[in-house]
Amino acid sequence: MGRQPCCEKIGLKRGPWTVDEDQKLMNFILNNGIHCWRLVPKMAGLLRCGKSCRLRWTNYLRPDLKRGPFSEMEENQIIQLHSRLGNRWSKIAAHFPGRTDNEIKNHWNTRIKKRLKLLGVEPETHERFELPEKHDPKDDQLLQHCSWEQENNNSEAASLKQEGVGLGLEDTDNLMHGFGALWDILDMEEMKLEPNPSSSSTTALYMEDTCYPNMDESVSLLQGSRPYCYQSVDPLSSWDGLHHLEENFPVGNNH
DNA sequence: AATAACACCAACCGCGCTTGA
DNA sequence: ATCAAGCGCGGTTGGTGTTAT
Repeated sequence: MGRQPCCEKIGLKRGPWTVDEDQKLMNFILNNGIHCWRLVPKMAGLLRCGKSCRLRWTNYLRPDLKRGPFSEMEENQIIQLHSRLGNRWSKIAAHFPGRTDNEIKNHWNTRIKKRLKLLGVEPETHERFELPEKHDPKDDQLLQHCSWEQENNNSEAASLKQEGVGLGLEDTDNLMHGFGALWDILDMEEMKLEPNPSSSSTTALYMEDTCYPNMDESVSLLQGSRPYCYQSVDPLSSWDGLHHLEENFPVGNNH
């Protein structure tokens, strides 16, 4: 007997989210906080399952998300973390405030894996292998764009290099060696880190004291420039006041 | 200009874990 | 101790944009 579906799927919308749906979800969460994902779509007036809402929020709408390309340091750090943690993307993402596990996973699968292979490193095991003498010239082109090539332009990477962390292409023999040295640094920094309250999607929302953006603001928010304008919310207490709504929006129980 | 191939990433699916009754 | 319900995670898919032919 398979697992029951998380919610009644008939009549529920799937696929890409519209601006209107995003608006509804953000409005609801920013004003009421997150208490029970199963109730969110019903109370927010969305024809989505709670799971879909949670995903949309954590991967796209969450106000503390840091979007944009990954820096060289971030990439190097991902490689290091992956060598120790494997495909535990949520654990890896916990080291990158504002990045989602999905984002890191996608970046790993589409870019980092490829680059590691070109550098002669097996992405899954992080072990070196012999590069074939003849390879696709396009690979050279790709490597030229490899961020590690440009590390001299990055002050953080440059300082790592001073510590003996050489990840430059000109010295691939030092690649794995450099990873180890970088690890020492990361481990030390890790010990200084405070637990990140935003690392869990179900933790309370930590927001600034102001009102929820109006339509124009939220649209610009969706376009990437985020006018941080939120209502201060106590997710638990505010949900206490919503129990009467639950009666009006009875949660379907398929079990 | 057309279209094939590739890259990227948002979203879905299903499993396992946690929690509470 | 057991079981059901909900949530989170990791793997995968599919749509869209970009580049190459």
